[in-house]
Amino acid sequence: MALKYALLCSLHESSATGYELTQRFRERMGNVWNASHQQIYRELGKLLDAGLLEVETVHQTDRPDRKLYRINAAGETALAEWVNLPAKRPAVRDPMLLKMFAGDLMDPNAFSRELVRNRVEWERQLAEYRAIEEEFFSHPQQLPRHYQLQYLALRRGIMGLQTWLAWAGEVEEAL
Amino acid sequence: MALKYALLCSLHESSATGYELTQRFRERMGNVWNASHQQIYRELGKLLDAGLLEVETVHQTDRPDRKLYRINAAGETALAEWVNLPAKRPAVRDPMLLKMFAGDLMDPNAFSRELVRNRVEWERQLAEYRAIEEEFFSHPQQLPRHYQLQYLALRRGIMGLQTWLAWAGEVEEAL
DNA sequence: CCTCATTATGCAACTTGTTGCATATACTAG
DNA sequence: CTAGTATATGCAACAAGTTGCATAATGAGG
Repeated sequence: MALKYALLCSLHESSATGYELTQRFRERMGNVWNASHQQIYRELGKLLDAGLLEVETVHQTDRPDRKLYRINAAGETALAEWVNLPAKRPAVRDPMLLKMFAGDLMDPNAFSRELVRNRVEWERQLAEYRAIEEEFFSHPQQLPRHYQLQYLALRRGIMGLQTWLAWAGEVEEAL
Repeated sequence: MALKYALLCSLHESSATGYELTQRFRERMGNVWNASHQQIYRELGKLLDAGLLEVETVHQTDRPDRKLYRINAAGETALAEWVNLPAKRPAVRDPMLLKMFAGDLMDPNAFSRELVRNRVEWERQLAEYRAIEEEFFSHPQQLPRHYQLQYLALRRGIMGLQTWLAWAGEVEEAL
């Protein structure tokens, strides 16, 4: 059910094509929701069938036509309803942590290399989020409520990555 | 693919019934892997068919028979292979954070109540993990490698919950 | 006495997410 | 000149996860 609302949320902010939504889920919303383009295109079709979206085909000569999706009144209603329902805590399924439960079978060097790769990735992500923070949210006190909550979601992303990095430090020290 | 290895990991530690595995995924491994009993029983059947497990039916007169699953040599081999492959980072899909992207549709009181409910849950979990830490890992320096890595996975759980609580503090202060 | 929680297993239907493939053009780097 | 990246969409098959239901006995609490 929830990808549906992730798309409605994003389109509620501003209309977009499937391609643009894919990018948002990778970038600005990467911290909050992930989905592949295949999944997104499929779900957009369903939402259109369900009458929660409108679509406008923007013709292009050089590239495939863009389909610009826009949330409509029914979509807004559905979204507003969902937003005020309590959300489920997401399930945890982390294969790397899982491997640590069979640590006696693990090659220490392979694991160290994996940690380093992850650390690089976490640092890259953190730098990205920090850049968004500086660009859009340098004065969080003055933000309208809408953006204040988005800012707090971003803060969650930043704190989460800092925790991963701190944990990686503990692990490297212990090994 | 990965529930398969989660079960092999857990059975690699010690043989168990589906019921016990369900409990482990809720308790000691809750931080690392979640799965419902339905999913677990189904997957145990597949692993048995694939020849990675053995099963022994323990008769009980008062209750349904227990089926005790044990990992076999083929299972150990498969697990050892998987453990040394790099793991994928899990996808992020958090409905609560998602809602914050449509913050203008949100009832502030409903959200505050939700935050408080989550905070209570995070605190409860944290207390549980801390209890495990004290019981089993009071002298982490002296642990054999196998348990040292499990301890570090638990540390990750503790740090993750602390971060959620710190974030909740930031949110409450901001609102 | 009755209901609820615990132990213990599982099927069936459904929804969600992944993987592999396909198409088509323009621009950039080597 | 050729390979790769970016734009832009999508189908089909498959794997994984959820939800609802079913069975069956014991013990505890009201």
